[in-house]
Amino acid sequence: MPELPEVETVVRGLNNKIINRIIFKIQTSNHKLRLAYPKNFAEQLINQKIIKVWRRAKYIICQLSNDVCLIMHLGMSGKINIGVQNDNLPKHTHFTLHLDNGESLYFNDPRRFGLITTCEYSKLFEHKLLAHMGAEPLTEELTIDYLLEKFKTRNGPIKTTLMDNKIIVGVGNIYASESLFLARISPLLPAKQLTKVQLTKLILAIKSTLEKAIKLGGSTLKDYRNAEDNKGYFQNEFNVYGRDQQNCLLCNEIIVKLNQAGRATYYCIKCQK
DNA sequence: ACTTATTCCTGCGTGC
DNA sequence: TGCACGCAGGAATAAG
Repeated sequence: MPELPEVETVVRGLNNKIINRIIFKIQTSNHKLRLAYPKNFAEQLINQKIIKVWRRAKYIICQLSNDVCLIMHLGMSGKINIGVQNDNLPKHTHFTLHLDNGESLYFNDPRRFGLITTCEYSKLFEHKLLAHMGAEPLTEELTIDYLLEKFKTRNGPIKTTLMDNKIIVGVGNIYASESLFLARISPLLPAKQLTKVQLTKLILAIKSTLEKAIKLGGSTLKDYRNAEDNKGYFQNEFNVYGRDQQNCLLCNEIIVKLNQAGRATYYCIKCQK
């Protein structure tokens, strides 16, 4: 999916585009996303003003004037864009919010791993999807002590553990590989074996990788676009992701690709120990 | 309780 | 050109 930087970029775009707009009509396709739409879906949204847009993990939260939150997750291939109202919808447009300024929000998701639902604001953090989410990596929640505690029973490799949302949210397949390279830690190292020094490096690496990616508008591998239809540029800054068989930018060693828990991992066997 | 495999989908590149 | 195959930014669930 869009990982944390991409979702953050989408959220920032939505804040430019849809705040204070009123929803006057919604449309859904016949296809179900990861969850069925809630009953009373339209009633919860129609005539409501969009007050605030933010994110928790990779969930996009649109707070409405009736204290209902519209929750959207982009899955692997979800895209949101804002444009003039148009009946000629691109293939895989599953959800449309028609706004009072002649524009619409379009949710397009070919693979349908995305998710759209609603929740009352007062119950948001108890919501099944959000209740067990781990630390936000760009906040002070992510500390050495926190990771020591979470990792102490984890014998699995640090790369897959890093992608476990119950520990840290928002770090997906790209940023896990990139952060580990920056921290000079092997993706194969069991999480419980990381020293305090390595955890310090890892936390700094995660934060700086995500922050830099946000600055560059995220990564566009194939077709990621933000809400304003711009590409991201962080893919030009990858040190290891997708660079297998190429030379390490630091030591010239050949970058290795391997499979961990069904996902591709890229790393430098010389730099990362 | 942890860890891996499977599952939900479409689309694209590769190789035969 | 066509087809089979593998793989893709996620994450819940099942199974070991």
